[in-house]
Amino acid sequence: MLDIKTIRQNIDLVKRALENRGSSVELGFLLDQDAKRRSLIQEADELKSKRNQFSNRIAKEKSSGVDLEAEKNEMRSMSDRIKSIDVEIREVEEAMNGFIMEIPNIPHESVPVGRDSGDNQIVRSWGEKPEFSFTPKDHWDIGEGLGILDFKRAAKVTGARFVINWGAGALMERAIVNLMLDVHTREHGCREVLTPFMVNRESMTATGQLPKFEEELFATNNDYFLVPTAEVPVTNLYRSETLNEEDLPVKLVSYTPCFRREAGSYGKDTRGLIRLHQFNKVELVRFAHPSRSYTDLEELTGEAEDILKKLGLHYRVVCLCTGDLGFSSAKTYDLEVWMPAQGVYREISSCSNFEDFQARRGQIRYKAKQAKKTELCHTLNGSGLAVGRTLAAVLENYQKEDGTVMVPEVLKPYMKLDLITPIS
RNA sequence: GGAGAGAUGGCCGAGUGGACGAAGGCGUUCGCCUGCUAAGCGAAUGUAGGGUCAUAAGCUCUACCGAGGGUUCGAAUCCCUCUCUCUCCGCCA
Repeated sequence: MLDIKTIRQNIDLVKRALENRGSSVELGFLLDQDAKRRSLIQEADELKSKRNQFSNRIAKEKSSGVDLEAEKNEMRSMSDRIKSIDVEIREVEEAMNGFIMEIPNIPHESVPVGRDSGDNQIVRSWGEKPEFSFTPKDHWDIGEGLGILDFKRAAKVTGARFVINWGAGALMERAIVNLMLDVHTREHGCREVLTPFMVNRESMTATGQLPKFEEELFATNNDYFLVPTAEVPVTNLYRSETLNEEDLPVKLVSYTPCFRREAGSYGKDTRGLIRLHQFNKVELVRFAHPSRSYTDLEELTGEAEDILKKLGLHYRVVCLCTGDLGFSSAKTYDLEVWMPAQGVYREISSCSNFEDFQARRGQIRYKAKQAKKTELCHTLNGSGLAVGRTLAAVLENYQKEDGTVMVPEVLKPYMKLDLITPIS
């Protein structure tokens, strides 16, 4: 959520930013409501002030027996007037709020201007494409061939876009989760947190999934939502709280399954582990000081990259352009891992700085020891990494001609296994 | 699921219709004192939204005692609804 004051005072900047995003928002309505709101508040506050003065007078003169019936009558009608103005104020605020909630974040000045993913900027890449003396298979073929991935039974038990991991498939999924959590806690200084996998409406609103993207979410019959990413429960840990400035940045890491409706992606990535309704993810979240949140973004991206390096997977880092940026984000780096079977790079992590966009919705603040005022934190997060896609990348990049899959060096201690064969 | 108790500032805790943004204590900050530390003394110490204004400071007004409504000239205090927490019983991984 943007600040109404920012919008009011930097109207041209906001307009240009939204145009760059390809978002057409008519701000005139908002400014009208804003002016109306302020004049109503003025009127109501004046009346309230009068009412308070009068109440004080009654309290003082109560014992003197002075008859104030006429004034009381006047106050009665004034109170009614106040009530009706307050109702009006609330209506205006609701209208404004509903409007502001639909306005995306302003991209950072370093973000390339562009229309869609074609205009994204490749920042760097690491490692090299593995060479195969045979035609590499898709991860779903490898997984089903080894009997470790089972899409058919998942469809029977639940439905399309789910998977069942058997044996070494389950073991490797678990090993990847543990590797990521261990690296981020022990080497990157993150604190691990395990949260509920369902959250309430307020939490979804603070991080920006609601009200605009409800059709992307699974909801329960008591108005809880299954988390689409750990970003939601973890960022909301400090909702309505004030952190100490010296504790920033707060670095957290959290494993959760993620649940997504994937509405509107019919026919896209229908096979394999790429686009499921439920997948595992280890998420990095930071609460940062505004003055250095872009340094934090670089660090956090590096921490996610570290996992790919340890796994020996070739990847590249892409800076999303204004047109491809997520709703709440001011700047995003995607990490794209090389998938040899399809010969494409697939997003495996998305690292974003939301600046104070989420913090304003969630009232997440910090305060310096000497400072009088509290300020909004900046919030950041990034996948570190998406586990299912990591498993897919390992299967494809480490496959052998006979259909078996070598276990990456770094996973061996976790799996106590060198090679995945049909019987493992 | 049944029965009861509760929700007040960073924390503890008083307050049952007016002088209460809220006693007292703890904590924190600043100052004094002090071989050092501790203790002691003094002062300050919530958030948000308006107005003035330079998007400053200051001044000023308003709102906020779990949330939302109601009664009243006036509500932390009385009434209603909801949410959450705790205790006991039952059930359960």
